[in-house]
Formats: sequence, structure tokens, C-alpha cells
Amino acid sequence: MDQRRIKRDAVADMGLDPYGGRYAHVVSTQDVRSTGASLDLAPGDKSDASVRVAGRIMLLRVMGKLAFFRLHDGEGHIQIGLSRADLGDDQWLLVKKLLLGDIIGVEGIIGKTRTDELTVWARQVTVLSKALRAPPEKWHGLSDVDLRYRRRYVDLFANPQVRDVFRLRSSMIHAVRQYLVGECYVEVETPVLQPMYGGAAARPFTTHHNTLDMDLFLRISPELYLKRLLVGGMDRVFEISRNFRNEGISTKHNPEFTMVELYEAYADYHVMMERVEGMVAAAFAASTKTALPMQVARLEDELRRLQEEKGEAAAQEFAEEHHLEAYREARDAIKQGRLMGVYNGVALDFTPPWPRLKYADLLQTHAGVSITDRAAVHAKAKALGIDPANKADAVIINDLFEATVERHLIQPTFVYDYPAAICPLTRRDPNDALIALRFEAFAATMELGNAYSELNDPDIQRENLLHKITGEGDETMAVMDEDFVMALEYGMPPAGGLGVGIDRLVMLLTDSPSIRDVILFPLQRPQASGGS
RNA sequence: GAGGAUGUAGCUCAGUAGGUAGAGCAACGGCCUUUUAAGCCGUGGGUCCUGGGUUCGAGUCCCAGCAUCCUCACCA
Repeated sequence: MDQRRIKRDAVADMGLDPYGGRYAHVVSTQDVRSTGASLDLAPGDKSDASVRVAGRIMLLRVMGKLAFFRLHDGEGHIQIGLSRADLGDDQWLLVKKLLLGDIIGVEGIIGKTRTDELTVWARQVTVLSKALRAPPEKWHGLSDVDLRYRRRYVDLFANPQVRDVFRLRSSMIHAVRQYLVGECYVEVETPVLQPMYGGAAARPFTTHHNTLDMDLFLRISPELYLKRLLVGGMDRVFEISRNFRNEGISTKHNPEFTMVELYEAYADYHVMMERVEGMVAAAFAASTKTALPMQVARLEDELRRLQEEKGEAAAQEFAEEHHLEAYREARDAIKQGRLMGVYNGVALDFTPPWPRLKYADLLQTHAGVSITDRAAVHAKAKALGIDPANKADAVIINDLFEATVERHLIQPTFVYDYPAAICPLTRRDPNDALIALRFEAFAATMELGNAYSELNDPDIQRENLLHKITGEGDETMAVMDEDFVMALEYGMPPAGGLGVGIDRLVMLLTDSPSIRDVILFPLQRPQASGGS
């Protein structure tokens, strides 16, 4: 590190600011590539097209009086050629003070090397930020998972695929927002700090407001506030909402996560199924539809290279490791206009309409019991090691469902009509009080979304919130919220409501195995000894 | 919360049987005007996760702890 400080100070001694300043008229490395392509250069040619680029030096080769850098910016990278003869002695002295990881600006002309690599031949080099820490090794990059999350900024500039994931995440959220706005929804923001939590079954985080001397909860869901807006006459609302649940961490759970939650007056849960399909289609069009074919093209390039250099066996291994077969299937399906992605080696077809399957029918198929046959349900649960003691029947049924059915829900599927007792905020089937008009959307065995025909009868709502269902954790119980019930007493239109997990949607559409791969800064314990 | 795995140089990793701590990349010095993980010669760089213990001697064996990952549990 000291060596780097010495070079930084040497730059300052040359009268230059090692931390730069404004550097105007920069074009991206991608722009340089498209300009370069249009110039139609032969190997060894130099054009007279002058450009300014800026970025981080990620590869550096100096040989005597000639040097090549690879400069990375937000969109890609480009090779910089630096020759002492072109730059002059002062600039060359500066070049020798540059290290991997430094951020520089380069003004130069577009050309090609003898080996046909597009290159910006530098005329003027400007230091924009000297790095005091070296970037990770150029070949393996940063692969230590712990470090990748703790120093996500390094992960992002060292591993371009990581940046791609978060770029796609941004595009997907934008597309979801556009879809909903196009359906006349209004985007709203409701409290994160809530005096009372509700809208989901989860343990909350607690906090405290000093001046009011009042305990508050971080929201586990925006549901009860969004429904108040329905009462207020905002007929179609949505919120892209960060929720906080004080529970276990896993590859599918982060304590804070993002959901899009929406409510539509005069609709029901069938309409919400269409909304799921619509949002996923929009997100797909903004990401996988173009990203996946490009990914396949890259994989096939790599495959050909391996075949030539290392033989068929190595190529075969590579193809299997990267699930190339599923990717090709998805690429071909996309060409046919289908919404197909790949997750964990399996091609998933998101093309609407998704299959709609009844909860009770799935239980019959996979657990082999009828949902109405209490004895059979209990027997099956016991056989699977689920202890039915102190649990309401609906909870046992749900445990059974999770143990037997969920792992079969690979292709995108709507499961609908849940046991009413585990759905305190859901309207009952008018023909069967034990059934709640609710569905969950599944894909790759993950719960992607959850929706209801919303309960708007205030008296039933009050009763549901007061009624304790046994078998679920005490703290995750629905909490009585009198203000919310009072809102319903003013009259809430019948409505469909829906929540879709954005993080999981991004996982599915980017083939990311862990939720931490799609959250920029997932929660980690602080490390005892920090830094260098 | 339970089980398993991992923790060694800035990064990626070796470390044999318990006997002075290693490689590649990065960095420093030298040579080098077309490199593609550039090359060659040389140099510097370590709290072997932490704390105990066994031993003449511990990166290595034992105990405890910490962090991360995976599986399970919890969690719609």
C-alpha cells in the first residue's frame, strides 16, 4: 500500500491532482466500439477519429516505450495504446506512475493493433483517481463469497457479470412500474415506521422514536395502508416496498426485501393472476428476452474455443456445468415468441396463461389425501414427521402442502383456493366458508407472489384478527388493528390485492441461485477485524 | 437453532510425517514499440481467523470462540 501512496504523491509532485476533476465529453467504451466498427479499419490502421474515454485500468502491460491498458467503464472495456513517441516524455513519466485500479481519462484516436484489436491510441492521459488498494487478481477476480458481499463495490468493478445482474434488476423494476402505470395504477408511498405491524405473518423489527417516546415497528408489509387508500378512493394503487422481517436468513430470505404490492378496486384474485402474468411478461421483455440469447452466444463462443484448445471432453463438461442444453432450449423458445428462461438448469416457461391449479387438487395428487378428510390428513402428516399436536387443522394441512406439493411446482403455476383459517385478510368463498379466495404464484418451487380477493367486511375482518389460530408462532400472529377495521367500516370497495417478490423475480430471470446475488448489500454480521 | 465445509501474502490457492512459510497474479527495480492471463532477470511482502492447550517444537494435533458458505429447521 505504501508503494501506491508513493506513486500517488509522485503524481502530485508533477503538479497534477491525483484525484482529478471534471472530465468532459467522455464517450462510453461501447460507443467507441460502434464507432470503431463503422470506421472499417484494417489491422495496424489508425483513424483520425478522436475520442475521450474514462474508466478504471483493469489490465496493464508496459514494455519499454510502449504500453497497453484495458480500460473498464460502466458498459464494457476498451484497449488503450500508449506510446512514448506519441505522448512525449512528460506524459510518459505519468504513464509509469499508473497502476492497476487507477481511474484515468484518455483522449486519443481510434485504431487497430496488428493483431486486430480495437484500440484508442492515447494523445493525452489525465489522472482522475489514484487507487491506494490493488484490484483483485486479473484471472480469478474476486471469488471469496464473504468478500464479494462485504466489498460489493470491488465485486462490481471486478466481476462485470455482477453488474449485469443489477442492471437487469433495475430494468425489471422499471418495466413493472411502467406496466402498472399503463394499467392506470398510481404509485404511492406508505409508512415504513408503523405503530402496529400487519398484513403478513412475520416477526417484526422494533425501533423507538425518542421525541414521541414511542415504540415503532418496521413494516412487514404495506398491505393495511394500501387498503386504507382503497377506502380513500384511490382505486388502483401500488407500492414498490421494502419490507423487513426479523426471521431466518437463507438463499431465499433476506431480512429486508423488496415487494411490489398492488390493489385494484372492483377486481378479484383472478384479475390479479393476469397482473402477475403481465408484470412478469414486462420484466421478462426488459431482461431475459434479450439478455439470455446474448448469454447463450457467449457460452457457445466459449464452447467452441474449448473444443479447439482442450478437446471434446472439456467442452462437454463446460456445457453441462453451464446448463447449455436448457439455455439453448430457452433461446429457441424466445425466438418463437415464448417467455422462456432458465433457472438452476431447468427451462421455465413464463408465457401466459400459467396453469391454474386448485390447492385441494394438488394436495390430493401429491399427498394422496383429501383436504376434507381430517383423519387422512392427520395420518399423512404424522407419517411425514409433522407433529399435529397443538396445531389447527388448517396449519397441519398447510404443513402437509409444503412438505409434499411445493417441490413439484417447477414451472410457473398459480395455486388457488387456500384453507381459510390461515388467511385472515382474505374473502371467503361464498359457497364454502372454509375456502379463502387466495392464490400463490410459484416457479422453481419458490413462492413468487401471493394474492387475494380482499376481505372488505369489517365485522368478519375484526373477528379474524381477534381469533387466534394455534400452531403458528405467537409473534407472527395477525395483530388487531382497530384503525384499519374502522377504515373498512367506512366501506372499502371489493378488490383484488397482490404482492410479488421482486428479489425472487430477479433471481428467476437472472438464474441467480441466492437472493444475496440480487441484493446489492445483503445483511452480514460485522467482522471482528475490519480492513487491510 | 442443528449438522457439514471453509478461513494461510492485496487477490486466487498449495503446504507433504508436527521441525526456519510457498506458488501464480499484483507491487518494487532492470530489459523490452504491437501486448491479449505478454515475456525474461532480480527484490520486498505473513497476527497462517482469534484465544487457550498438548509438545523441546504447532499453519499442521486437541478444546473453545468468531466469520462465511451449504443443507435442514424457522420463515406463506
